[in-house]
Amino acid sequence: MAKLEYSLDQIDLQILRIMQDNARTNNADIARELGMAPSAILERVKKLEQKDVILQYNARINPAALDQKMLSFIFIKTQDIIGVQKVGLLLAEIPDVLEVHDIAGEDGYLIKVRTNDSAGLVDLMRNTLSKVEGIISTRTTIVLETVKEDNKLVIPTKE
Amino acid sequence: MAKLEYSLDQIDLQILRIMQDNARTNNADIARELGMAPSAILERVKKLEQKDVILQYNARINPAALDQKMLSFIFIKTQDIIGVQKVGLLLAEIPDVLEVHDIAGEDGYLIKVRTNDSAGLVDLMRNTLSKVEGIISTRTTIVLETVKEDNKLVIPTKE
DNA sequence: GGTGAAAAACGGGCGTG
DNA sequence: CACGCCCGTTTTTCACC
Repeated sequence: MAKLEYSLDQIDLQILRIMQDNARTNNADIARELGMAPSAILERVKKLEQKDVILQYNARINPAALDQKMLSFIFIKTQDIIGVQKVGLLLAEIPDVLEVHDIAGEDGYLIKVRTNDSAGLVDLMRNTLSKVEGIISTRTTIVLETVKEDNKLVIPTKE
Repeated sequence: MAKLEYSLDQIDLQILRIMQDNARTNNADIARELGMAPSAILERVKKLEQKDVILQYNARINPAALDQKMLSFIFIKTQDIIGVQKVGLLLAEIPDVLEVHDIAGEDGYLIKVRTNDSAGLVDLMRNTLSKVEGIISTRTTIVLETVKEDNKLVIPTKE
C-alpha cells in the first residue's frame, strides 16, 4: 500500500478535484482552468502519481452492460489471528470480490461481491468461498438497488 | 441511471479491459495492442461512452494523502416505504458518504463513509445523519484495514 | 518555444441485412 | 440502398523536452 503523507497545496487539491471527476482531462485543459502553464501542471501530475497520491486511473464501467446485476456484501467470520490477514489475502484474489475490508468486532472481514445473478452468488459461495481455509461462517446482505457508488473522496478547500 | 443492454463484441470487451486498468491509455496504444487503426478505436470508445457502458473516468486518490484514515460501513434502518428512496437520496447528498445501497431485509440502507478519524465519524453521525428524517436506527462497522478496493469488474472473455 | 505525436473530424471502401 | 464498421488522410491540438 501507499506510504506516507505528502504535502499538498491548493493547486494540487484543485488538480485532484478535476482528475477525480474526469481522469481523461488534458493537461492543457487543467492549465487553462487553473490559469497556469501546461508544463507546470504536467510536472505536478507526474509527482502526484509518483508519490502515490493518485493511485490509478480507472474507467468506471456500467455493471449492467456486463450483465452483472447482482451486488452483495458478505460478512465473513474467520479464525485469522488479529493482524494476520491470511484469509483476507485469499479473498482478495477472487475476481468477483471487488473489496475486502478487515473489520473490527468478531466478524473478521466485510467483502463486496458482484455476480451475474443470484445463481452466480450461490455458485461463488459454494464453489469458491467454501474452499477458502479459515472461514467459520458468513452472513450475506443483498443489495436491491444502488443509489450512489462513485467513491469520490471529499477534497478539502483549505488544509 | 443507465438504461439497457448494449451488445458488446470481443473488441469492445478488450477495450473495456484496458480502460478499466488504465483510463489514460492512448487511442494509439490501444490500437497497437489490438492491431487496429486509431480512428476505429476512437469511434468505439466514443460509442461506449455515449451508450453509458463507460460511466466515467476516475482518478483513484489515496485516502491517506487527504488524511481520510477512517472508513466505516453503516447500516441504516428507515421508515422508507419499499421502492421509495427518500432517505437514500438524502444520504447520497452527504459528501463523506461514498456509497448508498438499498438493501434487502429490514435494515434499509447500507452506506460507506470516509472520515478523517473517529471524531469525524462521530461528528457525521451527530450533526448530519441525525438530521436526516426517517432514520430509525444505525449500526456502524469500523474498517481496520482495507485489503482490496479496486472495484474492477470481471470482464468476460467470451459472451 | 519547438518538435514529434496524438486527438479529432471527414471521407471513402467494404461487407451485411 | 442503408447501415455499421474500419481504415486513410488532414488539421488541430497536445505532450514533452
